Amino acid sequence: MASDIIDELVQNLKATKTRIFKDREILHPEYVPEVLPHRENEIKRLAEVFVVALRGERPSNALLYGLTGTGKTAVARYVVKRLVEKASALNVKLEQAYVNTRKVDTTYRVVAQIASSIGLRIPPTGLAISEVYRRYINALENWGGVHIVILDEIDYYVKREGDDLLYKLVRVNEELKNARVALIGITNDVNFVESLDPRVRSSLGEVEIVFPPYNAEQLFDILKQRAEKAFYPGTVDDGVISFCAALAAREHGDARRALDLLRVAGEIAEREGASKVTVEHVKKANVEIEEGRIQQSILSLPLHQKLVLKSIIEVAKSKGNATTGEVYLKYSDMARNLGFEPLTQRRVSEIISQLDMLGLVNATVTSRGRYGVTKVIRVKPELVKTIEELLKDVR
DNA sequence: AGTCCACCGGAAAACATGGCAA
DNA sequence: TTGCCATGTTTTCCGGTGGACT
Repeated sequence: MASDIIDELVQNLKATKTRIFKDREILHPEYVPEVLPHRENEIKRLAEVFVVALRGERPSNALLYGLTGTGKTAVARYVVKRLVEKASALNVKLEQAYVNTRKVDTTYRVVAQIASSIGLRIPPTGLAISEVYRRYINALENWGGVHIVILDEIDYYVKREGDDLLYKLVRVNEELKNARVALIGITNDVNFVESLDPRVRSSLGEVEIVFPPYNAEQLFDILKQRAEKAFYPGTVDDGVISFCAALAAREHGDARRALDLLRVAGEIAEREGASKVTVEHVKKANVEIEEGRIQQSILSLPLHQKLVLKSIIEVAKSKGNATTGEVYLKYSDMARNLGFEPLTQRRVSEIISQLDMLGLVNATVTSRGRYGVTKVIRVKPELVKTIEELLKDVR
C-alpha cells in the first residue's frame, strides 16, 4: 500500500525531474554567481580597497549598507573569494572568514568561527572569552597572513551584545606583528552606525559603500541571468521573469525575494507536471512562501509558546481581542490542566511580544486610562483557522 | 489636578545544562 | 575529580506610565 504511494512519487520524480530545472542551486540565496549585474561600481570600490591585501598589506576596513536583498553579502563574498583565489596563485597568505552574526549570535561563537577559518579549533564551550580571543591572536601571529573577516548583519549582533567585540577586532592589529586583520561589516540598518562607539565607527567605516535598492528592470536582468542557468531553455518566458521582478520591486527591490519567487514558482510548476512556468505559478508561489513561513514558525514553537498562542486565540475568538491579563488567566488554567507549572506573567508578557515579532499576532501596548496599560492583542481572522488547526492537539 | 489601574519592560540574579582544563 | 566558564531560560524585583475617571 504505502509502497505504491512511494512508487508513484518516484515515478513522478523521474518523469518531471529534469523537465524544468537544470540546476536549482543557482536560485538559492546562498549561491554566489560569477557575475553580479548592476553592482559593478560597488564591486570595483570594494576591490580597490582590498586589493592591497595581495601585497600583504592591511586593507582599510569597510562598512556596507543597504536594505535586504541589495547584494551586499554577494558583493562582499564575491570580491573576497576572488582575492583569496588570486592570493593562492601568487603564494600570498590571505584567508577569509565569513560570519553571519545573526545566526552565530554570541561573542564566543563569533570569535570561534572566525578562528576556525585559519584552522584553529575552538571547543564549543568551556573557555573564557578572553582565552578564545588570545588563542585567535596567537594563531594569527603564527600564521602571519592577512585575514579578511566579513561580519554580516552586524546590526543584530551589536543590538544584542554591544560593540565590545568590534572594538577589539578593530584594534587587533595593534597587537599583531606578523599578521593583519581587515574587517568588512555588513548592515541593513543605516541608523546602526550612529549607535556605535565613535572610535569603532571611524575605524570600521574607513570606507563606506551604500547599496541602493534594485529597480524592476535591474531585478529583471538579475533573474534573467540566473534563470538561463537554472532552467531549461523555453521553460520560463520573459513575461514570467518580469512579473517576479515587479512583485519584488514592490518590496523595496529585494533580489532575494525575487529569486525565491522564481525558484518556488518553478517547484510548483514541476510538481504540477507543467512544461512551463507561468504567471499563475508565480502567484501561487507568492502565497505559498508566506503560508509556509507562518506554518513553519508555529510548528517550531516551544510548548509554552504554543499554549500562550492557543490561549490568545481562545480569548480573542469571543471578544475580538485580548489583553495580557486575560491571556495569562487562560494560559495558567490550560497549563495546570496539562500538569505543568505555569510560567510567570512577566515571562508570558515576553512570549506575547515574541509572537508579535513573528507576525503571528498583533500586540500593541495601549493605555486604557483608568483600566491600566496593557498589550492589546489581535489575531488576523484568516490566521485563526490555521493556528487552531496546527495547535489542535498540543499536549 | 490628581489618582490609580494593570500592566510594561529593564536589570539582576537564580537555575539548569554542558563543557573544558588540569 | 574540582573549579571555572558560556549560554539560555525563567524568576524576582521594581520603577514607570497614559489616560479615564473623580
